[in-house]
Amino acid sequence: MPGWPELEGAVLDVAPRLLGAVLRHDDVAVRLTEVEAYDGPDDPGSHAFNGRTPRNSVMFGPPGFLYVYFTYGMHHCCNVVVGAEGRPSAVLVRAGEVVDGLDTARARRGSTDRDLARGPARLCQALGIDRTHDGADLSRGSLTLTLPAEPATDVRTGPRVGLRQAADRAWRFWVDGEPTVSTYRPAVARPRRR
DNA sequence: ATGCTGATGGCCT
DNA sequence: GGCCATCAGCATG
Repeated sequence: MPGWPELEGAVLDVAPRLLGAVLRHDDVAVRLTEVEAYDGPDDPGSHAFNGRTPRNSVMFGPPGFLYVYFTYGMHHCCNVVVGAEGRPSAVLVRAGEVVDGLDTARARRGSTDRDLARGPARLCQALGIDRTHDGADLSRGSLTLTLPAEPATDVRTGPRVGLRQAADRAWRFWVDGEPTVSTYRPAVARPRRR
């Protein structure tokens, strides 16, 4: 397995071990403080729940690659593919602290430093990640993931954000006390616009 | 602090 | 046609 045996375990085991990892794209680097687990065929909240499609095909590949999707007509979110090849599990990268490339990140976002990567779409914007990075190999190239030497302490869990499906599963993981962790908002049905 | 709303387009049935 | 793994901006307490 090329390079990523540490990402091949069950998604619920691997997800909290991504806390404290550093995701880097060229000069900008983010230390992860909040993630969510998605477990393919058994998870109604997963993009892969209904099988393989052109959009989600990276999720079915080997671990250590990036799955990037576009949503709400204007936002990108990124996931680290984990688990064995063929099982579409992934960890949504929800928030972190910019630890390198502050000037670039500020120019891309134009927000306070605390909000540079606070939320999955903000994090992608700060890092300059979009669909062209779908399928990127995180073990080499301009987009890399570095796992922490020691697992994070003070890890908390709770329900995932923004989901209407399987909202009861406490599959969100964050580092307690981190100011970059996004505040929890339960998903609410909004009336359709005309 | 919490709450609502418009923006905006790909994706899937 | 309906649904989003969202965010910024503005409102109110």
